[in-house]
Amino acid sequence: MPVLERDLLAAGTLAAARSLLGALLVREADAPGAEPRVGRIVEVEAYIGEDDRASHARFGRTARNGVMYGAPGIAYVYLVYGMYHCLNVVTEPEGTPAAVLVRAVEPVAGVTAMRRARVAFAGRRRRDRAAAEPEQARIALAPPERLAAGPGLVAAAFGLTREHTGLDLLDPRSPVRLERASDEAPEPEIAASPRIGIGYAGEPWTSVPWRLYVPSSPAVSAAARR
DNA sequence: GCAAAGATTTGCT
DNA sequence: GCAAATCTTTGCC
Repeated sequence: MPVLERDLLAAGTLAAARSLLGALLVREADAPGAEPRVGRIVEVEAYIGEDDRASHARFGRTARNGVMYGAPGIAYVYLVYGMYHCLNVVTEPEGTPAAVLVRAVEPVAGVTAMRRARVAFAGRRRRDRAAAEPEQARIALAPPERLAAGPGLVAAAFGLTREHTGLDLLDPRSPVRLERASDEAPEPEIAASPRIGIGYAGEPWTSVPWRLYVPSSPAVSAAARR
């Protein structure tokens, strides 16, 4: 499939978030004999401007968030809670700090590679390596639709880290890309809710319905259900 | 330089 | 339903 059009992401962030739902996250095979990974985006959140007290841009431009001020379609990957990475897609024209967090993806291809990446991640996550074994056993048996059902899990299943920050997700030659859904795919049904895990932001930011998701998807994040 | 908190997930009570 | 795990980023002294 062709990559997404950049104009869709240069538009307002909420419109860009809608465009991303149903689009495909693609990661090329990263080793000889490995398979490419493809997932349908089913849950996202918008973070818009320096006024948004939930956004990393709330302190103004810093060493970490600089890419948010740049061109649309660029990846912004950061580390949260010392152990999980989160993938964002920069939106809005250059100069306006905004991005869409990819919260959940429904696997379409490369399930084996995703599962293997999740198992490897679980092993690295804890200092006490033996403590990871029960979790690894569960991942080995997990249904495919839960392998990337959360922002930290998307990054783990696709092997994304901060080093991917700055990558152009709309370059057809990029190893990690965003592609259009096939023309036969139906328009996804979209619902909205407040964003997850941003209680620190205060009103109105904790209440604005800037989390968009596909309610019929079994891959919607678990955190969002609580 | 130091302390605090975080766009999460898992596991135990 | 709550706390732990883990470490980078940021603000403040």
